[in-house]
Amino acid sequence: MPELPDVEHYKRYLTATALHQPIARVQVVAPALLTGITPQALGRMLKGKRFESARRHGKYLFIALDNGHWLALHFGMTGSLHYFRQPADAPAYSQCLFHFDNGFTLAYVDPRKLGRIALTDDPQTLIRKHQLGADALALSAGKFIDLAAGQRGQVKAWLMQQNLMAGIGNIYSDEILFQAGIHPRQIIGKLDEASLKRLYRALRAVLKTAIDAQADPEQMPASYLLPRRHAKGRCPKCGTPLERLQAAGRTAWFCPRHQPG
DNA sequence: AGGACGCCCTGTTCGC
DNA sequence: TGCGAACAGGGCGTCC
Repeated sequence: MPELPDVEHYKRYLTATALHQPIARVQVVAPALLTGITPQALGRMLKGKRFESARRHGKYLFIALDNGHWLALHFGMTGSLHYFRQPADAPAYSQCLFHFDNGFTLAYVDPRKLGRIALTDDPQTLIRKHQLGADALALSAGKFIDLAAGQRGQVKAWLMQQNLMAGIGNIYSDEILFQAGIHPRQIIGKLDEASLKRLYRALRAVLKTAIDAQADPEQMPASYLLPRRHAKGRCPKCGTPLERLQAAGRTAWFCPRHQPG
């Protein structure tokens, strides 16, 4: 479930569990997830080191090692982290396991194997390499308005462009547009200033609210679209059946009454 | 520039 | 009920 709020949750989870303990061994189950490094080299690099802190940029999680290097995790569509002690508690689809001297293990779990694990000497290096824009929650209102100027694409696709602002994916772009009352196919450059400001406020409110809810749909406010994104879903504000369309290669769910096209 | 598509993977849901 | 098809919260490359 890895958009910005999910990855922020993983960051906090990791920070609360897996820091400052020497790594005894790294077990790579799916080598294809590693980019730019072999399982052997990763093991050599991490053995005896500790995770010292974590930082998030968009959908990327960066974990600082006590040797100056950083582990970079991207979670694809189905990635997550789990910390456990008993081997029997190892989650299914654990693709990379970090075993600590204290007997605990941090598992990088990813059934579909679309995530990626890399090592970098600096998060900025990787951010540049992937041409990521500012983290969506670090973007000022002014910069947001500037990014919109002259853009002729659809607003949903625009929100999801990681090189403009990093962290928003299919689910949260739907939620932001719903809360702002904007149709996903609206042309971004044609939105008036009031709409753009509403969109910006919705972006911040939705992402922060989702983080507070630990990115768990069950804990989101009743006014949220998120848990209703399915064929029988209805608008939480007016009960109108939700509609779907394709945008940016993904399925957008929206309320035709609150988000008129 | 922007959009559509295919591909990488595999588990789940849908529709006949 | 059973089965294959379509779909799923991402990102990248290609083509038009």
